[in-house]
Parts: sequence; structure tokens; C-alpha cells
Amino acid sequence: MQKTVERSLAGICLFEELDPEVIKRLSEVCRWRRYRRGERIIEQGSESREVLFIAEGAVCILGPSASGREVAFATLGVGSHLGELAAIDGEPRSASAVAQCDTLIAELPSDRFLRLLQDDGRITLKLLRNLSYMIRSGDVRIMELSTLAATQRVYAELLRLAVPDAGVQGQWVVRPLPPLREIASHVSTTRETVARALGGLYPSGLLRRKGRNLYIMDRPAFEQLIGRRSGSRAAS
Amino acid sequence: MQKTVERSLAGICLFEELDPEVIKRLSEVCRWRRYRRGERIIEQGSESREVLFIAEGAVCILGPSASGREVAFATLGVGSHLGELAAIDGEPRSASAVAQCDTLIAELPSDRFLRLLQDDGRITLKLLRNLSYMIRSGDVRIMELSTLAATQRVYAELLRLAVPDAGVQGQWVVRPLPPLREIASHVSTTRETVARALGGLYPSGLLRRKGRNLYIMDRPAFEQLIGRRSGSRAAS
DNA sequence: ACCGCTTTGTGATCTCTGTCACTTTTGACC
DNA sequence: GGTCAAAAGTGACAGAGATCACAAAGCGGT
Repeated sequence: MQKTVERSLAGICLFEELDPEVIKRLSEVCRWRRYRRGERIIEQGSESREVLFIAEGAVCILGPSASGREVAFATLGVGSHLGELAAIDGEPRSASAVAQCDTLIAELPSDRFLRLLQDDGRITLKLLRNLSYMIRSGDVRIMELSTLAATQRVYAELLRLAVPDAGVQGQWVVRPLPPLREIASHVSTTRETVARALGGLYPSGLLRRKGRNLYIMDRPAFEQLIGRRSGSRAAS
Repeated sequence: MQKTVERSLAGICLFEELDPEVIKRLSEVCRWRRYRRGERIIEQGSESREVLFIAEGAVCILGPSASGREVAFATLGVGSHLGELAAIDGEPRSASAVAQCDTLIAELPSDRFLRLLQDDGRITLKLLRNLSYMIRSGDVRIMELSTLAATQRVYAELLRLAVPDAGVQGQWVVRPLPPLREIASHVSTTRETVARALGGLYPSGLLRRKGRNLYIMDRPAFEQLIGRRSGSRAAS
């Protein structure tokens, strides 16, 4: 099953426009490592500076889990990179990274990464766009934490996860629905609250669950649930 | 009183290392505008793309205040810039900006800004560092919102605002203490909660207030109040 | 000193949701 | 089919804080 994907950075978004030759050379400079599901890839606070690229698998970015509560900042898939911040500013790692499934990672030393930025403006621009995106989504999350109640944050997250259902017009689906505890850690609440949030909507028919799929029957109506703080009630 | 600061971008951190000649030319390209205290400089969602520089005054970055609750993302002073995100990624403004006092702003068209980045790697690097910083502080804030109770977030904010007291050894001071509503909007809580958080510590002597100054008598002890969620009580 | 406005200090409520403690499902793997 | 562990519903409670409503200071200007 081991899809022996050659150890190449070819699939990395950041390098899309890069010359195959250059990519090849870069790939050779990297240190390649495999991680098992659940293994820790980056430790928050550590002093390493490499930039990592995901060749296979997926990675979850987690805040310092010192307290029991886990805070997930993002989930990154194949083609994404992580660890740019430390490479750019030389500060300690701001968060931890954990493999969500078996994962193949390429580590590029920070000085090599920085040189790359100097040499190729296109990559720099991509990186800038990427950082912008991170800031924007961070801001959105802060806004949600500040102005939305826990239940509503769960709904908002569902909308982010949902894709239009190929079959039925106007119906959206989250497939597969991640474990509730994972959803919870993305919107800073508890597994129980997520369960209750979903459970509260089954009776109204707005939400329907079949196995690991969750169907949002009427997206516009669903969006309305997120509106103003509290006071909202299942459609009557 | 109007300190007729010439309309120059000389004081802008981002341009520190830039040649005076270049700065002069850039300054002339800008559109300069004055804003009164409270005036809105950028409207969240608008389609403008200019990058703004603060030559005089201060600016507060606010989340979409649609709801009554205001969410403050940052307060920027002289030498700072804002509006890079829209210039970089071409998306609508992610937040609003309001003048905190009378303010002089220079607006640089986005294409000019982008060209600047292409031409000078030093500026690009500074910008990257700046964006990194924004992401890191955003993450910290998300962590606080997720794992700290409102009262503790207030304490954390105080520590950020405090500077070592020149006079007494080991004593820190917030001078001047901003209006409570402002502190509240920075840690996503209410004016009342901030008042109670402070009030709760006066008796213990950990905090002391004189006019617009707030003294933190024992910083280490104060920091301990922020530890684990709830359960904490004033030092016994 | 005297207004009038902005900031603060507080009390009384009320509700959301974090916690605990279990039970019930699901799923994966023999 | 059977066994086990992880995931998912739920009930009961308690407590932090958002809200609402005033009263009391502060502060500038005249």
C-alpha cells in the first residue's frame, strides 16, 4: 500500500511555479522523515527553525496543551507547509504540530528557505499571501470567540466543513464528520457541547445524520442560526 | 500646537533602512489625510487596497462591530502601517480602523507598495517579520480566549500594558491606565468585568491605583493569578 | 464653584456551558 | 458473531459572567 511517493517537493503549493530542476535540488537538501499517527512533529517552544513540507498525510497545529483543553489552530494537508514563522523571525515555535495520520515530512533548513525567498519573488509573494490568509482566519476566529456563543461557533464550523451535496440541490454535506472532540477543539468548546448542538437540531430536520455523514438540509436557514448572540431558538 | 511634521514617511519602521531619496519620492506619491479622534479610517469589507502609514497619532483596529460588542485587534502608533493584507491578497478589508486621536495618515497605492516589495528584499523581510508577529499574537489571543477565564484575561492584559516602575524596585506600573471599556474590548469581555477584576485585587494590596496610574506591587505573585483555569483565589 | 458628560463601582439576575458521571452506540479486528 | 475500545448521547449541577440599572466619582470648561 505504501505508495512510494518519491521524496520530492513537487506537490508543494508554495513551489508550484518553481523550475523542476530547482525543486529537485531542494528536495535533496531536505531531511525526510516519517511520522506515525499521533506522533509529535514540532514541539511548541522548541528552538528548531526548519520549514516543513507535507508530502503525504496531514498535520494538526495545536496550541500549548499544558492545560487539559486542546486548542487546534489548523489542520494542514498534502502540499502545505508549516514552521515558516520560526524561520522568518527566529523566535521559538509558536505551536505544536501532530501527525493526524501517517505522514511524510520534508524539513528544509531555515537559511536555505530564506535564500529561496530572496532569490524568487514569486515564492515570497505566495508566502505573503499565505500569511495574510492565516492572519485573516485568526481574526475571524477571534471574532467568533468574542461574539458568538459556543453552540453558534459549532454551527459556523460545520458550515466551513460542509461541501455542496453532489446529489441533492441546495443540500450540503460534511463527509466524513470528524470526531466531535476534534470539532470541539477547533471552536474551543467541549465534546459534550458539540454533541448537544447537533442533537438539538435533528428534531427540526435542519440537520440529518447518516453514519459518518452529516447533511445540512437548508443552508440559508442554517446560517441564520449563527446570527445575533443567544436568544436564537430552533426554527419554530 | 500643530507640530507641522513635514509630510514624510521618514519615521515609518518599515522603511527604516530605505534610502532618504527613495523615502522622499514615496512620500510624494502618497495621499495624505488627517483624521479626527473617532473618525473611521478604514471600513471593514470595503474594496480599497491602499497601504496606510501612521505619521502622527494612533489607530485602533476593530473587528466588524455589527453587534454591539466591540472587538479590538490592536492599537497602532506612529511609525506603524496598516492595510497590508488587502494590498497583498486583494481581498476586502478584514477589519475597520478608527483614529484614536487626531491622526495623520499617508496612503500608498497598493501597486506601488507591491513594486516596493519586489525591489527591496529588506522591506519584504521586515514585512514578513511583521506578519509573523501578527500571527503569533493572534494565536496567543486565541489561546487566552480558549483557556483563560475573563478575569484572568484582564490580568494578562494588564501585564502586557505594564512597564517596570522607574522608582520602586520590582514594582510595575500601567501609566496611564486606559479606559476600562478599552481594556475590555482587547480581551473580549465587558467594562463591568474589568472593573470587578481590578476591584477584587485592591484589598489584597497586589494592585494599587493612584489617579490614572495602576501599580502592580508584586509581579511574580500577580502572574500566578493567571495560571490554571478558575479555582484560583486571591493569595491567601 | 457649577454644570454636564464620561468613567467607574456595584448589586441583583439569569442563563449558558463546562464538568462529572454514566449509558449506549459504533466500529474495528479477531 | 463476539470482544474491546473509542466515540457519542444525556442528565444533573454549579459557577462565571453578561446584562441591566443606578449611584458615585472624575474632569473640563465657563
